[in-house]
Amino acid sequence: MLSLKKYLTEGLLQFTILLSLIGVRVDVDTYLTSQLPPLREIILGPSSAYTQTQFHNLRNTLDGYGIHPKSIDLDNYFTARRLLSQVRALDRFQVPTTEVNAWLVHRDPEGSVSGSQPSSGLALESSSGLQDVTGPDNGVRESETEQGFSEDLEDLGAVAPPVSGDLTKEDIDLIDILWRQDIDLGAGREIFDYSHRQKEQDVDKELQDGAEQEDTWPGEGAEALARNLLVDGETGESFPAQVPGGEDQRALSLEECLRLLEATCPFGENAEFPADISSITEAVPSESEPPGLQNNLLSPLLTGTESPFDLEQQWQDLMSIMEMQAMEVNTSTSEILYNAPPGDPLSTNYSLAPNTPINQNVSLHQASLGGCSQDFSLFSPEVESLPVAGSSTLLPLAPSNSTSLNSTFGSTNLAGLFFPPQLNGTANDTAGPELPDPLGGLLDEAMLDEISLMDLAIEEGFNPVQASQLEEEFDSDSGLSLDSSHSPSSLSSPEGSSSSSSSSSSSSSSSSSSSSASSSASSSFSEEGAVGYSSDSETLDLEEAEGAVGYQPEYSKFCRMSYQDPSQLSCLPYLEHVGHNHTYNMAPSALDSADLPPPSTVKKGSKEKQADFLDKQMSRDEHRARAMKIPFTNDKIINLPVEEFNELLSKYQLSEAQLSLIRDIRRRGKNKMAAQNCRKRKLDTILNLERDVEDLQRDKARLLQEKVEFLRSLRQMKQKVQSLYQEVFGRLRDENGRPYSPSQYALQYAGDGSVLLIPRTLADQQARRQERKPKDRRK
DNA sequence: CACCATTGTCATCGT
DNA sequence: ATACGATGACAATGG
Repeated sequence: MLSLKKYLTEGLLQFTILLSLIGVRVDVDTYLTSQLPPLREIILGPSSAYTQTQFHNLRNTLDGYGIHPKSIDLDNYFTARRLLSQVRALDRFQVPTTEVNAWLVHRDPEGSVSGSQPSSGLALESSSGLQDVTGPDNGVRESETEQGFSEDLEDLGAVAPPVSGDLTKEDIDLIDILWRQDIDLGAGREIFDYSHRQKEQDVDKELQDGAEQEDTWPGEGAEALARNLLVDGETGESFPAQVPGGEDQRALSLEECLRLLEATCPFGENAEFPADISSITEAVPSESEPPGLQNNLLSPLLTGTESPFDLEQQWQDLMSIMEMQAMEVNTSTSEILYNAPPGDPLSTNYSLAPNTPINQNVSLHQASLGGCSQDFSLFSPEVESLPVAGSSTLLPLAPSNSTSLNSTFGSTNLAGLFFPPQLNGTANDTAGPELPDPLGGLLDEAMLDEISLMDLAIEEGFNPVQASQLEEEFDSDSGLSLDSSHSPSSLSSPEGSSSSSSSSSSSSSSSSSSSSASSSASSSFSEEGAVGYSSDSETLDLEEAEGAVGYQPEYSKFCRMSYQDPSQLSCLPYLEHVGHNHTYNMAPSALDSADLPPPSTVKKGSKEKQADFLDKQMSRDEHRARAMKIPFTNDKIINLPVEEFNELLSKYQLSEAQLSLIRDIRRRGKNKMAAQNCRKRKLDTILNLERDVEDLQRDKARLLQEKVEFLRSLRQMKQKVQSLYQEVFGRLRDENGRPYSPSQYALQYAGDGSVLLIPRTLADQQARRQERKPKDRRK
């Protein structure tokens, strides 16, 4: 456990440091929450070259770069990860069969409402008023509430038994509208059945007209274009490949409507309708005729009310989509998603893969992002205008309260929708009024946080485009400022083969050496010598191999060399009194070079040169050893295990100076190898980090894409929920058979899955209260 | 001569 | 307490 923590911490720190060195500013948390593979790798160690890193290393690192280890939060990471996966799984979410219970709540002053409510007990008390939903923080709330809302509706629709209800003309109109909405939203194809194709085509034709007006697409016939662009009529966005999906969506929406109607059969009766909705606090346009209602509901999302994900978010999404195309990093899913012909920018950007479970329909995305669409040069003015126009046409239906719509949606709680009531925890059941959604919390914490992090990351110059570029260059040359990193790699290349093995071997060797030393197991020090990086071993071996021959110390040289070593100073006087001992094991050539004064032997020029060469090959410690007449090789001194080393020393009667020198030689020699190992390890670490950076960038790109997909699907679900809400609400009738005014009443999901019709004021209050919660929690 | 990379060495810390 | 490895810092060296 401890080691794992260490690895994690160090790896992340090092990685962060490297990134900072490279010039990429990285939010560690972001990567923690988004990069699993690298993280795991770091934790497990394979990629961490600092397997033997010491604590002081960490300390130094921290000191040097001011990175706080606390920034690493595994729990958050895993939690976010899990939650995200859950959220992403919403598409395949299995809606549990539930009972639909609806209660009509009369608009009583205050407390009376609660009395009329079922066991679920809505938290009307908590209501603080949703009036000003337009506030800056609306975005988050809105998204949360919308999610819950959509979820509930989804459940409702799925649960409701299919019934062939008799649709009135009005209903059909509504359905058509819903169809279009679905198309715009890019609802998943697989979701829909093809039963209503015929009808859809009619609608498509209408849309085609609008689509054809738009600019022509490069490389594709006008016909094909018209066909493909059908969907965009309302939103002004074009999805070349999405048409089929759009049809499907329509079909689906219709079916859903039918089911919903069926489920809510008892419409006229006492305003009671069965619905499995957790909490619909608002989302009902204040005033509106049937057609207008939907528009109003949708308009918030389509236009600019998508505040939860601000402009930058939108930007990100779009950019990520584009970059995804550019990058081949895409996973299989991504590839599936983007199978549009690369040539056409629009087509590529907005094409929907027919088979993708999650709709990649960018147009939908943009539709919801209307507010930010202006920022995109990519979109032709026409395209931009289209969505607005479409929404505007619909808007008239519920002109009075665009804000009310926003507020209502903003306050809605998604949590209950996405997860079955039982999953929502006890809080929901008991604290109905407060409508605390576990899911909402989850979404809030995980998804939104991630999103915000992503935004932040992009904000800080790590934009998707760059990432994509980097991605492209990964194989050849990383666009990252890794020039430096590359150079090291090239530098290390000579050792390349050894570097990778060295890291592993070094660690193993060190461990083995230590173990052997401690256990005194190693009988052959030569092995240990081979273990290290020591290049000296070769020279030493050579020297040793040359055999022991008489050796004449050259004092002048010794003196020069020994002055560095304090221990030598003391020994110098001693040396003067020592006679030449030719029995030392020293290389004869070396002896010659050292012993023979150049002037004395003019005729041995070549030999002398060789001697000089060999002499130069000798390390300073070797010279010192020779000067001190150490009876064994430095290699032995350095590499012999402690026990053998001591044994060796005991065999000879060595002076204090000699012993001191020997110990220094051993110390220096070991340290020398250690330094070499350390440097190599450093290099390996850098290389590994470099690779990790690349991996992380790849992962980031992938996660961005996933995020885009998720957001897209989320929007789709929101749209559906809105539509369904409208449908249900529009069909509610009071005792007198009159429809309820959206401005005065709203549907609300209870924690137990029931749906209540409550006065809007209460709904707003509740919604507002809910909105406040997550915020507080975050702080 | 300045600059840079490499290498050796020392001091220090942790095991 | 000792030996040892790891590593930052410094210096020597060579290009």
